[in-house]
Amino acid sequence: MIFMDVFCSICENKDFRRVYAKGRSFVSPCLVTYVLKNRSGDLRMGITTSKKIGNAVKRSRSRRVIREAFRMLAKEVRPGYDLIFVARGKTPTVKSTDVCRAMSRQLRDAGILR
RNA sequence: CGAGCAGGCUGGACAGCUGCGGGCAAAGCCCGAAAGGGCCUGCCUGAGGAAAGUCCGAGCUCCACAGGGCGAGAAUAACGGCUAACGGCCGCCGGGGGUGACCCCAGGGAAAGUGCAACAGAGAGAUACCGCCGGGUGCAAACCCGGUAAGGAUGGAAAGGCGAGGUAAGAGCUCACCAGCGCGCAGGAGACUGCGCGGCUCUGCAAACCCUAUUCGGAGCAACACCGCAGAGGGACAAGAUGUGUCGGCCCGGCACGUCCCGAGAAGGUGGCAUCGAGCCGCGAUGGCAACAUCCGGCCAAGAUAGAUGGUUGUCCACGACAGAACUCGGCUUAUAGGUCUGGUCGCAAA
RNA sequence: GGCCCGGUCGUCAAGCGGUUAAGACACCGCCCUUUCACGGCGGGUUCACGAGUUCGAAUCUCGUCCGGGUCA
Repeated sequence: MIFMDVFCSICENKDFRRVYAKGRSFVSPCLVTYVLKNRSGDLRMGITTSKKIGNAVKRSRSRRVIREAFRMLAKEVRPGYDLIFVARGKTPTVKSTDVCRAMSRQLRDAGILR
């Protein structure tokens, strides 16, 4: 089961498959990030919380934490990329500042931070 | 004080900053020919007791507002009531458990029929292995014939239980009590209970098939309705009777549609849908043991469409369990840290 | 969101309520062989979990937990 969230544009399932197949990935215990340059020039973002995370409460919690972390970093990110954040098992038990730290490190490794 | 029982309520709080969904308002700005859309600002509002499982019952929508016959299937099961309805709830009867408060029960029918009861055991509605008693043969051990089912052994279950009389030994063979069956009387709305009499009886399993009584049309908001976009090419059959679809199976009957095959393309949006209702609240009043009903007063409370309640800081405490609406209600079941209130019970101590 | 199926050793699976739950492949131990393979012998199953019906449940009934399928 896949959930998506919109920041600047929508993500559909074909976009998810494209980013998974062609994008670069960065891994940490509470977050996995996929990055792929797109043609539209917009910044697009999607979140995946699989059923492995837990029940509906834990999946919602993971989505909120990731969305808040991205909201704090969004102005630092250069546009023109599709980003997908995948929640992991520790995500629902962790603070959004921790997710934010992991996310900024991964985006810096990807080289798309201003 | 300790232990335990039943029922109800609650399900972290406050403040600052910063974010999200919905609604309303009006000033400004942007896009547009207009209708309108977007941004910004302010105000209001924003998950649960189980939102869960999808186990029942309904509303709503479409198929014919649900038709006749046959067949099949499913569900329920003491009795009386409540409810829109229910497999739910309340009361009560019967049975079981607990010292008790109280709890549990799919609780119709086994003399309508069929079937099963492995192993053990002589025998599982049919009998005699060891016994007991009488008679016969035999020196004896033992054997044969007959009676009997009290005792032993096996089993979950052994032909009503137990005691007395009776007898060759025994047996409801006779009697008292208890259990079961039938009849009568009394009480009760009824299930049933109590009393009396009679004959002397019959295992268990129907969550085995089945029988009896009652109920049940199907599908489900991904139902369905409307709008828009795209595509509509080729072939065969038929020209009032067939075919197809639908009424979960068949027949009758009804309704709708020309039908079928091959091929190509497709994109979604709006309503349904958000409270005006079998609605919620009240230590309200009346009736009722209660479930509940009637009346009175007050209230209008999420509505997304990849899916909204978050983050962070500080203070406090019991350090926060189970867990997130997706068409809507009434129940049931399952998960659940604690806190709190009310009413009974048992034990100990005191008065 | 709705509606349907299923759960038996590691895997594939049989199993009319009644013995110690058949088999096959795999695994482990022993024997055979100089060694391996083949062959022979032996071993291992809370019948997903919890209740109930029954004398007795893998089987029948109910409830949980998993795993599938299907509907735009």
